[in-house]
Amino acid sequence: MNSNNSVSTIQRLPIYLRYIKNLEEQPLNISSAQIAQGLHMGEVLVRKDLASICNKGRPKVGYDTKELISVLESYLGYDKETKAVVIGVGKLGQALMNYSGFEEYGLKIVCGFDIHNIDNKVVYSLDKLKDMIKSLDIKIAILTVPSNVSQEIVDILNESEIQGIWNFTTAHIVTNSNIAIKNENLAGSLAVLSNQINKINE
Amino acid sequence: MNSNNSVSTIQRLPIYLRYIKNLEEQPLNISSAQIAQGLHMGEVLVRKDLASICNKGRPKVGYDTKELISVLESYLGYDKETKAVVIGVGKLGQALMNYSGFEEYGLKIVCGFDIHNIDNKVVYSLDKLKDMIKSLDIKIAILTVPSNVSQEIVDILNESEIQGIWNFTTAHIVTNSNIAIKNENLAGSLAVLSNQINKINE
DNA sequence: TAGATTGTTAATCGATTAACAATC
DNA sequence: TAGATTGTTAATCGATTAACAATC
Repeated sequence: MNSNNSVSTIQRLPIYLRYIKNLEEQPLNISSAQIAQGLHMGEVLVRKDLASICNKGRPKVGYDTKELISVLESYLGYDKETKAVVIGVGKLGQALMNYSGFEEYGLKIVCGFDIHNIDNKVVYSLDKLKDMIKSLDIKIAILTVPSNVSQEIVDILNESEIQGIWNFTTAHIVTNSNIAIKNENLAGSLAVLSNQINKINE
Repeated sequence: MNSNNSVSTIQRLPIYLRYIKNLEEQPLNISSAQIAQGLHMGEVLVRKDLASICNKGRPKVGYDTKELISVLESYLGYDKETKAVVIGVGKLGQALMNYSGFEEYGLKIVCGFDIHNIDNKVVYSLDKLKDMIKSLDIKIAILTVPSNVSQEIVDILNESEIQGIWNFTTAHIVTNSNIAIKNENLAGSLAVLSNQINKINE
């Protein structure tokens, strides 16, 4: 299926899916207008986003709810397991290892890597990183090390068969062109929230 | 100072700050070109972003590094403490409560609220939420409850003196116009990463 | 057929980039 | 003065919205 959608569109797809699945009485069909109203968005935007992954909407009827759910889940890969590891098992890393919520999205966190051992956690030495990525078929590395060692770790990952890095550190990291990166800018989010608060108080 | 910057600009400010503070030998002055190169960005973008919070850049010299750091920290509010609470002390909520990393950004997580008591955590009953927000002068609520009860909690917050909600749930929530919301769409981030991986593998 | 809803084409809006003028 | 670097004005690009045609 078309994987050339814009980043903005892709980020909204899980929101649509969640909205539809959370409806109390799931209707047989659902329209873009309904979704748009429920999420306070423009209905054309919803329609365009959905059109990018399926073109099964029927005029006057809407989308078959069950089919839409399954198309979304399959496009997002929620129906198959992707394995991940956490690198840097500090507080945030441990947090993400404990948090099982990503399994809903098909992401299974298999183990962690760190220079230290952590009680009650499956944590391996960084020496083993490359080998285990290969032998366990790990696709994604969740990076939660201190920012000043980020690139060091990324240099190891560059030599590995990892396919993507989910970067929770504030450091800018550089990979081979065949490794995907997604930066999770929590400091940025917080800055936006604080700024909004300041505006309201003005 | 001007708080009408675009969301994109504001999200980048913490990245600039981190980059400058992480430089090994902090130069007396720093240019937009240096920052841009270090972060793989356009230099005009950096200059415009910085111009929006200070106009102290000197042609041929650049920005006074120390002053730039202090302007950024002050604009972002890192120099004063903002109090927050975590609502919903499940795995993600506990994780964020344990994680002290936000203190660097001036955000102090004071306590949690939940329907259950949690061992070793300062967790209060939701009955006390409104009163404690007022008495402790809490500005931000970090929302990590199960998605299906999000709006319920937001209804309580709407009656409180909270100023902002950092929403880690996947639910769409609706507040009074005088409460700021920032949605943290982790599922969306993961979708973008997976999509990038798929594109590379095509 | 009439009306509702989809999908598409054109218009608008905002963010980024390019070109350039100002200044130290 | 010449050159480097800032800040600004104009051009481009992409995302969203508006208008509308297609269809059940």
